[in-house]
Amino acid sequence: MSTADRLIDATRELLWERGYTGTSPKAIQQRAGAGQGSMYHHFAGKQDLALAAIRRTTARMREVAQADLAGPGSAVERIERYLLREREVLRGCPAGRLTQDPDIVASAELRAPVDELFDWLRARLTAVVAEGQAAGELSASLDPRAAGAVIAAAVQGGYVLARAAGTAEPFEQAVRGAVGLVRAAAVRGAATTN
Amino acid sequence: MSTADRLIDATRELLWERGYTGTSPKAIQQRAGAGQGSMYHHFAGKQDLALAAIRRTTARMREVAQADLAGPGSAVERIERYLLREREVLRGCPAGRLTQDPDIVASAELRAPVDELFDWLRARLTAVVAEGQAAGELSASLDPRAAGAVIAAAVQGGYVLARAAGTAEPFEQAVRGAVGLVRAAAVRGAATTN
DNA sequence: GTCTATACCCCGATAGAC
DNA sequence: GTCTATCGGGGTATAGAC
Repeated sequence: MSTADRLIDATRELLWERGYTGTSPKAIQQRAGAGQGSMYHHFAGKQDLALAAIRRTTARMREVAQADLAGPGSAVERIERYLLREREVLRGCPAGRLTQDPDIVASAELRAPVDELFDWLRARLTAVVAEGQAAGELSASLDPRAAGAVIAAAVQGGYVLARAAGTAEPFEQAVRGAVGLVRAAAVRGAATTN
Repeated sequence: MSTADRLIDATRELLWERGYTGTSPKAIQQRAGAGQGSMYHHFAGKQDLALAAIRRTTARMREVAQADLAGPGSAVERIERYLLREREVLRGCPAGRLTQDPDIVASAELRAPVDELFDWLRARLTAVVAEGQAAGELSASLDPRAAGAVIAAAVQGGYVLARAAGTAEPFEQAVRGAVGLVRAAAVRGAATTN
């Protein structure tokens, strides 16, 4: 693994744990086992390195979500697989966390990858809901865009509630609630009778 | 307004905008129009002042939520009033924001007020859902605790998605989705026929 | 109660040797 | 590519005068 890669991964971890403001070049160098000069040789500065780290993190998250949503199963099954996937709840969301950082939100460049990830996620969830409706599996009265957004929000909000509580329980309740509401919107017996 | 009060309110604003790590004593003093010595006369330090600020913020938020949830109207109407209340979406949640700050989550004292606020909120939403079920207004098949958690999470997650997008639209979609799912769980015609 | 002075360390970056 | 030295500024707090 190259020095640049170790620097990027150290930055990813620190951004996740401490955010952009709370992450210093010195801390990155120590975690990566790289010197001052080495870091500034490979990257223009803290922001440049953060950008590389954010891009890598959002790319990975997209792959994972896509595996849940594009895999086998009905629309409801795929949504439940996304909602119920195991997560390191108390560590928070590596991408959602960044949205609370004023320096990231203030920078069009740093915010862009996060924006694109969540925009893609909502669109993807919206599409799966629409597929479920087309298959007669989900009630046609749902607004697919609103349903997609609330599913993504349930996960992100679940992280917030769990970190406030210091336990994963509120997260589990929130995703269970989302699953329950989706099932309530399911057309009864659709999977077998339609 | 006393100097101590101005210091607390300046801290509340800065915690909302920049978080705990991103807020310096100097910035607080400047915003409050107070000197160095003045701040350290009234408060033991940054953490002590932050604690006072967080307590005031969470107390205010609880009052506002209580007004939505304990006011007139059916259970569904009160939940919708909570979900659809006007919010400064792009500024984020003054309390939820704090859960992303490692120094706050790491301190039992600083986390406690945030924990209590969200714990109370979920319990309050759970109670309203249960009231709706008792009144025959909401489907008895809902798990009230899970439903209460996902309603709180929809709002918190809505903030995250909106800040990522740089527009309030994802927040609006998420709360609309939550409203839609609650309505789908409403017993048809319950308000008039039961 | 509020002020200024001072302390010590970290931040983010640059310079230039090797 | 990596190292050490250096820089100007800010973070957080204490001391002691007024």
